[in-house]
Parts: sequence; C-alpha cells; structure tokens
Amino acid sequence: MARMAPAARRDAIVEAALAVALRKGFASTTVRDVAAELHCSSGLIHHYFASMDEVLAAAFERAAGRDLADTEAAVAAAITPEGRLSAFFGSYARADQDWSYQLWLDAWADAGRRPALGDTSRRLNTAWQQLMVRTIRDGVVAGAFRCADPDATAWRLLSLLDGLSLQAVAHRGLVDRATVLAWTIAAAEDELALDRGALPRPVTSPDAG
Amino acid sequence: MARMAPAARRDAIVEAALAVALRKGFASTTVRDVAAELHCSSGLIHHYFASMDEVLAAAFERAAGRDLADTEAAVAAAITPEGRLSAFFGSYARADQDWSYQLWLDAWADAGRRPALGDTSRRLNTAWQQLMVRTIRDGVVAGAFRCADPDATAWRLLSLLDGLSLQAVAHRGLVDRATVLAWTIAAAEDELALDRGALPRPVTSPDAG
DNA sequence: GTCGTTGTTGGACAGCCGCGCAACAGGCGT
DNA sequence: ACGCCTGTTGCGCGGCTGTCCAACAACGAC
Repeated sequence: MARMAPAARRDAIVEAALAVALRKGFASTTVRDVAAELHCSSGLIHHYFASMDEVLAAAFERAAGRDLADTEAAVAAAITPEGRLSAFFGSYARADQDWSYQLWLDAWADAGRRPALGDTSRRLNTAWQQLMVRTIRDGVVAGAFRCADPDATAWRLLSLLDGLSLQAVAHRGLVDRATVLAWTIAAAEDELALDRGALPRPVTSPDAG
Repeated sequence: MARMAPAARRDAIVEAALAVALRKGFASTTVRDVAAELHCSSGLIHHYFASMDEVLAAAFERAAGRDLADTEAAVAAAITPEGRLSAFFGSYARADQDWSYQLWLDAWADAGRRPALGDTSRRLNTAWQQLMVRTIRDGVVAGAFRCADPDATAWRLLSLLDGLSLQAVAHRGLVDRATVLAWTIAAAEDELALDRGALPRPVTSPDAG
C-alpha cells in the first residue's frame, strides 16, 4: 500500500473498520477484516491503534456521529416545524440502515460491561434526544406544537421509535419499517396536540431483502 | 463429575449457562465457561447439545420463560381489567430485574448472528405481546377499555416500555424506573381511551445501586 | 547522492474458540 | 459377579483471534 500521511491513514483505517462493521456487525469485525478492506497488512492497524478495541470505539463514534449529523442536516433543511420533526423520524428510520441500527443494539448490550463504549453510547443517545427537544421547542415557540414537557416527550418518542426499530431489526419481519414510522408519527401528533395527519409522512425507500 | 440422569444434567447445563451469561453476556459465554461453572468437562456440553448456539438459546428461553410465567401469574391474580394491565407493567418493570433485562439486550443484539437465539427471542417477544393483547381484549369485552386494534396497541406499548427500559438499564440514571412505569401507564390510558389515573400505579421496589 | 526517519510488510506467536472422538467408569439388569 | 449401557472425560484438531516485531522501502533533509 502506498505511503500515507499519518492523519489520513488513521482516518482511512477508521473508515475501513466502519465499512466492515456495517457489513458484518460490530462483534465479528477483526483486524484482518479491516486490513483486507484497506488492502494493507494487519500490522499497520496496530501501528496506529494500541488495540482493536480502540479501532472499534472510533468506528462506532464515527458511525453514530455521522448518523446524528445526517439527521441534524435533514432537520435543518426542512422549513416548517412539522416538516422538521418528520425529517427527524424519516432520517432515523431509514430503510437501508439495518446494520447501522445493529451497531446501536451492540452498544446498548455492551454498555454495562465496557465503560468507554457505555459513555459514548450514553452521550450520543442524549445528543439525539436533545436534537428532538430543540426541534419540539422551536415548534412550540412558532406556535405549531403544544407541549408541556419537551424533554419528557422527546424521551418517550425516541424510546417508542427505538423499541419499534429494535423489533424491526432484531426480529426482521415482526414489525415492518413503514409501520414503525407511521406509529411513531401518530404518537408525535398526539404528544404535540396536532390533528391526525398534521405531520407529513417522510418518503422512505422500500425494505431490503 | 458425578453421573446424573440425562434430564437433570441437561437442566444443570442450562442453569450453568444462564449463570455465566448473566455475568458476562451471551456473546462471550463459551463452552469452556459453562463447563467450568459446572465443574465438568467441555465435551459433556456437546453430548447434550449439538451446538453452543442451542445452549445459549435454551438458557435464554429459561430466563425469559420464567419472567413471562411470573408476569402471567401477576396478571391472572388481578381482578379488574385495569388491575390486570397494571400488574403486567409492574411485573415487567420490576426494579430488581436489571440483570434480567440485560439478557434481553444481549439477545436482541445477537439475534441476527445466532439463529437459534434469534428464533427464541422472537418467539418470546411475541408471546409477551400476545399476553398484552389478551389482557387488552378481555378489558374491551368487559367494557373497561376501548381499543380499535389491540394487536397494534400492544406492540406500541411494549415497544415504548422496551425503549424506555433500555435507557434505564444501558444508561443507568438517564431515565429512572419509576418514570418508565409512569409514562408507560399514561400511554396505555391514552391508547385505551381511559381517564388519566384510571390505571392503578403498581407498587415497585426502589431502584438498586 | 546519501542518510535517517518512518510508513509498511507479512509472518510468528500464544491463546482462545467450537467441536469430535476414543477411552474411561459408574450404575443397572441379569 | 458379571457385562452392557451410557454418562463422562480430556485431549486433539482446524481455524480463528489480537498482538508483536524484525525486515523492508519510500520519502524528505542535507
């Protein structure tokens, strides 16, 4: 493999680790997988990271951070409060993100056993909830929503979304993705004192496989 | 290790696997761990189970099945439809059950990677949902609840409960257990066209640790 | 052009993993 | 008391893992 600047190489490693993790899951991503993805030797990974754990932690942070940024961008791009909230849900429940959501399942399961991963997971989960809190607050200020406790409402909607998504991903087919989205949006309409149908249904790609 | 009757030995293996899994998670529970827990040889486990996946599935089935039976008993013991539904929530969200819920997190995360565990998880999750469906239907027949689609309502309430419980267990302290219970009960009152406060608040033990 | 720094290699290593198997031993029917 | 049945052993296999390291090569400094 061609010689690279340290920063760029480090970046490429994280990116390759993420690509593999998205394909075959967090738990079974190995040093050799990452090396193969990068077409480099396995030793190179350890030249930049003290341990495989660090590689995976960096990959998780990047994946989750990127998803959050995507959702933030989708929310910011919408114009009305209703559109912003729908953009949040639509971005969160994207059909092509099964493996991305699997990363979260892994993180939640291991949070209690691996402190570093647990901290990252807690931090990013809270960031997601706070993004929804801001979206709701803006809507309340604009007079579009009515909500007594945006913080609590955000936790409830996010938890409903997580709980339903969990079934869709872990038990494929038990609950389908379009239903997850429709139910969550309906719940949001109830929480925010909106008429049924007030929140636009985001366009989603069809289920894969 | 002393000779045992096949049924008893099989039982002991499942119990040992469960003990280990509670300590270190399904993903990193190995044949040798279980053998050590039982003070027997690793070969013995494979004399009773075709694969490690089956051992873990059996262990999870036992733990989750026990919880389900407990909840069924609690539901059956209550008299009014409102009492039965509250008993369901109270039993599900018992404060001393962090370890039990951790098993569910592990099972959901590994469901996509271990077929037998995935099947068991799916089956028990559905059984839980069906228990809530029956509880709701009985209440509708008795005239206590109003619900157009008990099946959908059960999935929504269960998913909200799971999503909130997930935060309580994985990110200890972010959401506390009493809040999880209160929010879920309030959501149930909305779903079933009940007045606020119509569902009795179950008594729960205080948070541990 | 030469040298030194450093990104990169690829194999060695010890330690796990699930699984299978031949041998051992305890209890039961006879 | 004998022999059979079967629960039990513990080692070995192939394959995988993370980690380490001596050798190699590309690039910049001088």
